[in-house]
Amino acid sequence: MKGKSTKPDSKYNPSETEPKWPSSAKASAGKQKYDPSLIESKWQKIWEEQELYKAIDFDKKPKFYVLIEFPYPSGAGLHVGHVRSWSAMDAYSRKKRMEGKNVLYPIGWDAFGLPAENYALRMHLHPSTIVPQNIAKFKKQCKSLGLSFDWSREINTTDPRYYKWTQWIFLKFFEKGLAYRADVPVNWCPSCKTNLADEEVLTDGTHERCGATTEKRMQKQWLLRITKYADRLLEDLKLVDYSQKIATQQINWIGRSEGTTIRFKIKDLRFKNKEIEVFTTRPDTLFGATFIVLAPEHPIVASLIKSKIKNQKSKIKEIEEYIQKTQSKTEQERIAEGQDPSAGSGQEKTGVDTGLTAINPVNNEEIPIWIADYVVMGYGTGVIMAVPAHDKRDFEFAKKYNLPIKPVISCPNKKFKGAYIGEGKIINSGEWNGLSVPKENIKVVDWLKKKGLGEREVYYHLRDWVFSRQHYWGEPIPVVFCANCAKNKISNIKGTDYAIVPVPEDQLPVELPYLEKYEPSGTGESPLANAKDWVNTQCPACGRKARRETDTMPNWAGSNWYFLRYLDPHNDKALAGRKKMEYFMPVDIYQGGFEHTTLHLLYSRFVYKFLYDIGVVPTREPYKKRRSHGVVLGPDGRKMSKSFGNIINPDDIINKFGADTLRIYEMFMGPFDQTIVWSEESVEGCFRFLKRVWELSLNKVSNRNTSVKLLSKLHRTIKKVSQDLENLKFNTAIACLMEFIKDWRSDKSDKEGLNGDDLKKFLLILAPFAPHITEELWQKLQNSELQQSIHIQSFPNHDPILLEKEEVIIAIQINGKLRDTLSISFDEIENQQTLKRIAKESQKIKKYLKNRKIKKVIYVKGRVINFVIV
RNA sequence: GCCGCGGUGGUGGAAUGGUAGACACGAGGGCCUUAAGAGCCCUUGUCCGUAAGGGCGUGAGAGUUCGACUCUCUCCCGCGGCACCA
Repeated sequence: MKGKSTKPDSKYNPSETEPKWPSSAKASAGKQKYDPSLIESKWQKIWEEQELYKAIDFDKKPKFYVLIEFPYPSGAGLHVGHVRSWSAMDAYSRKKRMEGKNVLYPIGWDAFGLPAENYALRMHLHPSTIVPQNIAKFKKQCKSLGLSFDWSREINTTDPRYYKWTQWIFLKFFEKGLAYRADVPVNWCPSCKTNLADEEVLTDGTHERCGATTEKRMQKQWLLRITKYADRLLEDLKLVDYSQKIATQQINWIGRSEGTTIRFKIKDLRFKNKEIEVFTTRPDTLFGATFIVLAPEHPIVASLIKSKIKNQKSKIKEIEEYIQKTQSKTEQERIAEGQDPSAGSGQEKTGVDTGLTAINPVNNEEIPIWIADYVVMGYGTGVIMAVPAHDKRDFEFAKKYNLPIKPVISCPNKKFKGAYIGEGKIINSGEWNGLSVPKENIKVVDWLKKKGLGEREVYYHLRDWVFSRQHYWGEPIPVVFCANCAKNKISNIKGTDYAIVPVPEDQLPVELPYLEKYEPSGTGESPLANAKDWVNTQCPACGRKARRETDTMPNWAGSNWYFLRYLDPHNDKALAGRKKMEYFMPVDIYQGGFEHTTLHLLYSRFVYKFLYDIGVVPTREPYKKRRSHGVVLGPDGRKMSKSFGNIINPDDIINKFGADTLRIYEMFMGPFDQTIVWSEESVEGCFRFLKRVWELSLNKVSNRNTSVKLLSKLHRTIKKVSQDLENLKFNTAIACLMEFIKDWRSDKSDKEGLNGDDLKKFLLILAPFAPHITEELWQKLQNSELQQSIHIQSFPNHDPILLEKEEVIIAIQINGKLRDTLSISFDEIENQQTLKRIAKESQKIKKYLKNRKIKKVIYVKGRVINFVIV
């Protein structure tokens, strides 16, 4: 198909200011076959020269910001998954533009991070060489798709002029005490040789990118205090329109849990005055608490071992052994245990008795204190009050170690043996008896508060965000460690030999030095430590010798705020101009992968909220609306991957069918938010559709009026396409366009077919989906040489009067079952009585009505007449 | 275990409580062609029937309704997320 005809754009001269449409394209109208390779690149060039898709700062038209997740430019090139999301949002953007909006649809490159580094290592090249190459490839592919990006705003996270501001944001976090260093258990990936954020580790303990099993390690890390924003990240979901699935997942991830902290006194003298604070969401079961369980990492455990309680030596030994055992358990082992379905609610629980007892504050009962690793230090207070009668895990533990089980909530099923977790009345609980829980839980909490025994408390599942990586290819963290400043107590962090001194703003960016050898060391130290000239620096505070931080930021750092940079990509005074942010923010619709819901999406909301608090950005939330798209699987139904050999390269599809077909296909193949399996045969169907559009537009158009029937269909199509596009229902919008083509082809009422003006309307509504073919046909339709692009025309409105011109088919039912249909003109739709009479006279219906009594007749306007008979 | 989303022809999928299966693919038949390809036309949920026509059909079962893929309840299955989170 390619290269058979002479190039029609040979006469096109790009140096002329006024665009000249290729005259050869017009001359051969009617005979020319649909050949995308002859038209697509031609128009791409022209659109680019005309800067057709440029968003204007402060334009009078209302702004509309459409955002897609900017890609990591991988060596593999564009994935058909990118194409799906970007083409769909391109169609959406184009429609918004045609509706008179000042649309911002930008693109950039998220090029820092592990994938780029790993790829460069594999290719034995430097990331700084690889990245520009990959970007060039991506860019070329994007352009060959005819996406209406505003290229003048292109950004790249690895550009020092960009990451200067990524570093600047970090300094602001540091300044406000929200970036801090701490010894934390980190997820270490032995394959990538770096630590990872919790969000990057999958449930089975593997790294989401490379699949290697991660290990827990203690290491000094930078953390961002996202937990401080937990409540607002949760609360402000009310301000935005995220799809249910996304909102729910964020809510679960933040994991807010309201409960009560209750203090238990330890009875042992050595722990006199020591209290254990437990967190529970079921304070109503306090009378049923029959033991206390400490997490193995709990500080009391350590002091217990130290105290060497008299006559309890053997016990101490037992405890020490247990602690050692749990610590050596890897994450993987714990999970493996949890996957045994026969083990009740989860793992086989293990624990050890401390020999200590605590006093239940409500009834002064003495209850034993145990240590068990089913209680984790990282959540709540790291201690629980165990109520085996009403908690599955406690129940299992009590059974195993023969601890008492005391029911305090009445269970409707008297024979029930196990932990009853349902609602009921409180029993065996003194003054509380008779209260219905959870309904009257609040009374219990108030009671505890009044007596000074407990306080309301909220805990979150969300943890602070581990923000440092021991890798080369990332933004350097802009701080230095200075021994001199520590000695002189200048900005020292307690208990360290080095003061952390932030690099002053005017010295940003701290540029990433060029390193020949950048492989991860595996020792937990960043390869940047080898760049001696770079590491050894002057302290910006005291001027003495100091060391730079060698850890870099995670690959999420650059994507935290990139959508702001699009608004003002060349600003060197601020991350973006305030006025521009006020004009364009918030993002009207943000479209991206579901897998980023608790990663990038949550992170960037947090960072944005912080920027809001320090007065940098103008709105509370960055994204007004968020939607996700489904994954595109290979033809074999598996995830596309090199090892399966099932990767579809968009270039191949473009070469064979053209970009318009590829775009249409990816939008048509199924609902946007659903997973889809690639099917080459179905691609051909879309190509056929465009071919028919081409043939009909050139051959079945005249100056005569379009038949009423077809005209009515056209206007219904306009309405449907407009609505569907608005609701991101791309698949049905295209189906409807196909239907129209089918009707047009089979329209026998007038051989001349469609009137030219009506064809224009059809092309206009097809244009967002298939920009090239529609532009070509649009230009062919014009009489003069110079015409404005179809893509800056107004999106047509449907004429409600024309909608009604067609005949209406009404279903006639007997007792809700279809028995006949009735074809009437639209004018008759209101004549209920007449319609019922006609329906009754139908031969088929008569048969059913014979000798039967009509109880009721229901008429649904224009849809159904239903005879209810006995 | 908890939370969320689903279950419709041979396949991808359509259906504000109102004609289930739009649109597309595939398959079968025909036309065109020396042939192949492309294109065009017809058929295509299933069962009975030559046909007209009729029965059955949206994971299973019940319910609400004149009418249920759609709403309610119970259950089964699949996918995704979280998970010894107190």
